[in-house]
Amino acid sequence: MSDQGPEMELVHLLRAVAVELGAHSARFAQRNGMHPTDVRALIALMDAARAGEAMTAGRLGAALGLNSAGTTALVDRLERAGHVRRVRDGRDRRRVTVEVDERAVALGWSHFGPLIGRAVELLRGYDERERAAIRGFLTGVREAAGADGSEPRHNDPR
Amino acid sequence: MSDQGPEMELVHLLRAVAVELGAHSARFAQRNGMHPTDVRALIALMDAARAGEAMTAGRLGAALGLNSAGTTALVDRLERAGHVRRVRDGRDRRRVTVEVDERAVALGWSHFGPLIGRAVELLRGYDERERAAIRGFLTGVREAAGADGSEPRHNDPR
DNA sequence: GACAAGTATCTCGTTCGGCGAGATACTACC
DNA sequence: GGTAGTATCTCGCCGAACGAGATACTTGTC
Repeated sequence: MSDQGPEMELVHLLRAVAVELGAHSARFAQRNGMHPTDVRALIALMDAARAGEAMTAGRLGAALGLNSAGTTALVDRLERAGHVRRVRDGRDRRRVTVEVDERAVALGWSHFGPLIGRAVELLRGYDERERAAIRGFLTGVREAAGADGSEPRHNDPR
Repeated sequence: MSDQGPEMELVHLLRAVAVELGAHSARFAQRNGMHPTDVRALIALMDAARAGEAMTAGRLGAALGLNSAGTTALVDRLERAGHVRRVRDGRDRRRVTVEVDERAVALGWSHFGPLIGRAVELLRGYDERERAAIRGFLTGVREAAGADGSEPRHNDPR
């Protein structure tokens, strides 16, 4: 792992940021008696809500890489804690859509809000060309990381 | 969670990158019969090696947020798989330093190399001012994420 | 140099998230 | 209306990580 120029410093920095963000949400989990997976689930649910699409139990499990048994246990856990509601779909009554409770959103916001606020503040300090560089780099890395085959999961084969 | 301007798009993008990088290393773990924690451990060990400092079992566990029992189990696992060696410290014979095996480094490089290469390539496409913006943003986010108290861990209190 | 206090790691027994297999409930095709 | 397909749940099990405490070594202090 020899240094291939000054670019490597930035690569390590990005990795460090990813680790630090992971640790930050692990802290949120621990403080609220949750598990990392539960936090990932809430984030996935809120993302779906923001995109205006309903999240079913199955899609949630697939997004997190859980099989159906694990997904049921996850939703049970979140529901028991009051972070989430199960709602039977009216059209297709096999489906269960999972909705985030408002209080869970507020709770998340109280923890992640300051960090998000700081990030926005930082971004305001850059001009459009600089922000475009940040956006371009992150987009490129996301694509490169997502590129290689996302393994099929067990059980519940789609 | 109302959109507070175009900066939010970049914040979500950064989060997406963190998720994608996590998924990428989870894939590496799964393909090699390892657990996410094992990968985190190898990364921590390689970081320490790169910084030229020895990593003891205790420091490794602390870095990963494991207690002593979990740390022992982790090192057992990695040693059994041949990724790591236990070496008794000569000066303080209570200590066990953990060294990464060369083959584990090569294995990691074969999986993360292409992604790292792509990131370096992307970065070469920006001028110094743009790279400074990327560096500044990432550094700021890392500091903000690490800012709030890193909870003390159970057992093995330091 | 022996004794206490401190530190690093390991052992033992337990908890609980996630898995595989398969049951159940509903939909869709013919 | 029966058969195939799909979404979720139940059951039994495995193993990563925990708490408590044992063990081994070091560093004072007298």
